[in-house]
Amino acid sequence: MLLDPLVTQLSSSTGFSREVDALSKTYDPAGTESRWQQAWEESGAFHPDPQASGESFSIVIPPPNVTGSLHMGHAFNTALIDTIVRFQRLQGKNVLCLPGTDHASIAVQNILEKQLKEEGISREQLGREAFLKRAWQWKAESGGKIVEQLRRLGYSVDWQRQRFTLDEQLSKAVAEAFLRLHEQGLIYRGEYLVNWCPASGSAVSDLEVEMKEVDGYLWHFRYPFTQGPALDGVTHLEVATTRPETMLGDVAVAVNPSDERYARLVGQKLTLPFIGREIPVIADEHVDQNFGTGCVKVTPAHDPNDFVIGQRHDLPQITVMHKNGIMNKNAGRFEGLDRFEARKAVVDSLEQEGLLTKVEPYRHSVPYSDRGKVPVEPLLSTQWFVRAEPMAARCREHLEKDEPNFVPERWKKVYRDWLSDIRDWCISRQLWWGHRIPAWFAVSETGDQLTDATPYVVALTEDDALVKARKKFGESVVIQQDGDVLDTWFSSGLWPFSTLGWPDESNADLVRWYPTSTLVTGFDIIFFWVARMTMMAGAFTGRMPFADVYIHGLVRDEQNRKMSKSVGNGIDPLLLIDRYGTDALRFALVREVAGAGQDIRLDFDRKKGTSGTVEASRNFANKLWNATRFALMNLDRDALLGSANFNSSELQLADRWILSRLARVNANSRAKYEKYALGEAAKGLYEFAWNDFCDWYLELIKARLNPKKDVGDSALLDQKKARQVLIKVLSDLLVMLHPLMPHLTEELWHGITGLPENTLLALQPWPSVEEEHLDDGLEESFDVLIEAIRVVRNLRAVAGLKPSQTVPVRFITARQEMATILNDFRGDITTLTRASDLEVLDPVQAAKLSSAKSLAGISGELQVILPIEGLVDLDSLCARLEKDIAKAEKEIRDLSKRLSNQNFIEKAPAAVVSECRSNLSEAQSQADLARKRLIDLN
RNA sequence: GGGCGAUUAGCUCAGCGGUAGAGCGCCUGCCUUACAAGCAGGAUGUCCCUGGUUCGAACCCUGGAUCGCCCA
Repeated sequence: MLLDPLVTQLSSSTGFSREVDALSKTYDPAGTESRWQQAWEESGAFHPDPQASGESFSIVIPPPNVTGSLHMGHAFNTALIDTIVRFQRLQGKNVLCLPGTDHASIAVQNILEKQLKEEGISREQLGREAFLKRAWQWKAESGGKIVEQLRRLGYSVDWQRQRFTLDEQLSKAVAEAFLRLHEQGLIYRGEYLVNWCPASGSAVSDLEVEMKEVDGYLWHFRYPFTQGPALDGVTHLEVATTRPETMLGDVAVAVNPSDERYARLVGQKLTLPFIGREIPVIADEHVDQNFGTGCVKVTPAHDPNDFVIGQRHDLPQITVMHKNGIMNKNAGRFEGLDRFEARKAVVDSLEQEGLLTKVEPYRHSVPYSDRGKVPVEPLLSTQWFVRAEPMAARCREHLEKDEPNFVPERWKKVYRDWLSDIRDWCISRQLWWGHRIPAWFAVSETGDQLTDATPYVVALTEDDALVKARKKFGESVVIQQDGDVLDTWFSSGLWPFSTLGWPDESNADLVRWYPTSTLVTGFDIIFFWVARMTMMAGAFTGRMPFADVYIHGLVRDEQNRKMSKSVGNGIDPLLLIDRYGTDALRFALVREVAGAGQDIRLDFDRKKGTSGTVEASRNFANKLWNATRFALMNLDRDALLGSANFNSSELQLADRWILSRLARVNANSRAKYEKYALGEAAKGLYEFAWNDFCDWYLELIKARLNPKKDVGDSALLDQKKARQVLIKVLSDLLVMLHPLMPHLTEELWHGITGLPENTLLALQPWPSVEEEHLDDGLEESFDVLIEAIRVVRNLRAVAGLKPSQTVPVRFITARQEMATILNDFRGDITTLTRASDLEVLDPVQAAKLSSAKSLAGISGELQVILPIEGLVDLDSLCARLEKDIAKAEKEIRDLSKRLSNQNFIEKAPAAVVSECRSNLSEAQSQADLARKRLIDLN
């Protein structure tokens, strides 16, 4: 394995600093990332032993479709999961993150059928066995693509435990699950109206149907009374529909029982045009009197509402089309036409016979098949169903105890509501690629024909089935397995435990890691997947399959559109990885997710292939790279080795300050990670690293790290302390950032520790929070310092001084405590303001020295003077002072107003009132000072 | 029809009772020996509207607007 330059440098023990100097000035992620991905995998670091010590933590990843290729949704989900999982590993837990893929029945079948179509054969011609052989071959060749792409994200999953829903063991679990549910009466077979997808030639579940608003027509037409006109001369009833072709299957016309217009006609017979069938006028509560004419044609075999009406009134169900959408013999003269051709033909015929009364444009919802992208046809068909209510009821009970616990909480309601009004789940699919339904029909019982009435047995294997069948139907029984497969989500529902060895309850992985700790997924599959998993888990394990469910949003494109294949607006994560690095992409995605559960919009310039958001993260990676490079230039072996034991008395204020900040960010980021506030953890660490550590601490210790020659022992001790603190803070920071930017931190951590490659940062303990370093007072003082330096820098900028120019700096303040702080930080201020000399004075002392034309600025009760007459542009100086005055005066107005309000004084907390008073007096003295300077100048 | 979310600086978003924040972009200086993928300084807001609660509202409550999503 080739070593990266940084690590190479460190493996040579001499001439250390000089060699590091030769390091590149910018971080180049490409080599580093692939090298660590390989090192991690080879190390087995993410292949946990169930017998090992440590609290269990486990996540099973949402298995992507084998047909898929990496899109931003995967990258986002992966970034979140891997951040959580790596964080938990740093907590010393025994962590399993289990990967795998889903067999995606319909998607795979679509791909293969397309291939077959090009070859001019149908799957029926090819035959089931040959078709499946091809499917497996396809899976072997193309099914691994997504897995390879996931590796590029630095996913710390256990690849040795990788699963596929059609694996032998997982297939066993599916059969077992089916058998048990069937035994409990939770799976049944029956003829119902299902959503038929003519494109894939299969039933689909309610969830796989998407309602789309489309422009269509509402056709109004008449059905004549069979017996001729009624007493008052009414000759017909008028109905309206958006699907006129279904009229061929009509079995009644329904009116609302309280509709006075039609009450007397209920019970009369109508003649169905073209077919000649006599159909009754019936009364049903379901009918909306105000819609159309108030008369509804009833087609139980082709409409879900009508199906229910038909059951209530014991009406026949007449199916008028085949499953491929072609009209059947019940359609009379329209037989053989496609459903949309038939629509046109029926309308034409109605018109010719003078029955068509009106055609109006009408916008309505049409059910579309998710996969097939064609309108779904409600069709009567015999299918297998899961009786969902008992399973859902169990989930609702668990939910009372927050099992699972939803993050953010609002999704809990979405989940509960769906479970509270659940419909049975059609699980059979008329496809070949998938888990074949473990039911065998005793075809010999129905004259060697498989009919809807053929009895069956359910068993784990064909042998078992035969035994069962013989017992039930006699020795000569002939059995035949159901040709259908199960909905892919059926097997996905078992994922959290089938992947861990279920139904073998004693499997070590299952014992150790089930129930899993957390599920991380998008809100779009709460019903499809999350609820199915909890239902299945409740039924088979008696427990909820995960303690927490962390629901995240979707990644949207730069125009806030959902990314989709058909729109072609996806942003390729690999493109961004190539350009900015995996860590940058991951950090960007996590950092953007601060408001948990919200969709994130990723900015992206399609022409250039750039993203400002990701670029900012890349810049952060580079910042860390350079901070580490700086550290390496200034460290020696002694500082690198051995843990520093800090004796407060030997530390400078800056050291104590950064250690205090470190302790704070440690506690804070840990708490944020812990509660899935990953974006906030990322932001907090970013700010600490860039602002506190790089901008202030590193700048403050530069002089100490490079003492002049011939200095005494104290300066050398000081240098040593700075080195120790530097390395402590940097290495802790790298650990804390590791979940977010695993490759970079692994690389840099090895750089500063010099440890061999088989000792991984990924497995280090999270640094303990050193509370003894927390120092609120010091941090506040530091804020004063920062403000003082800011004022000086501002003045220097106003005066247009070159960075190399050193000038005297005078601070004037009447507040003793402020003077003390400034004196304490004297050395640091001198460095950071490039002061030639520095004086801290009280106003009395200052009055004597005051030189009118010098540069002056004011902040709060601090006056800053740069005595550099002649160098100064008086106009810009006056402008600045006037600005200060205006600002202070506005503040005085606002604060006075508040303080003059008696209610405020009485009711607001004392601390708020006193803060207000001190702010007022500060503003007043600031205004006074500024006015005085202005007068002096003029 | 029911529900959920969003609306804050030019852009992307934090903040969720105590004087408005970050990143990007913009303006002005700087190749100041880790970093120009950088440093220093600066400008920028009826916090969607409307009432109300409160000493005090971007934040809590009423009502509404706009955009987006889910369910029927």
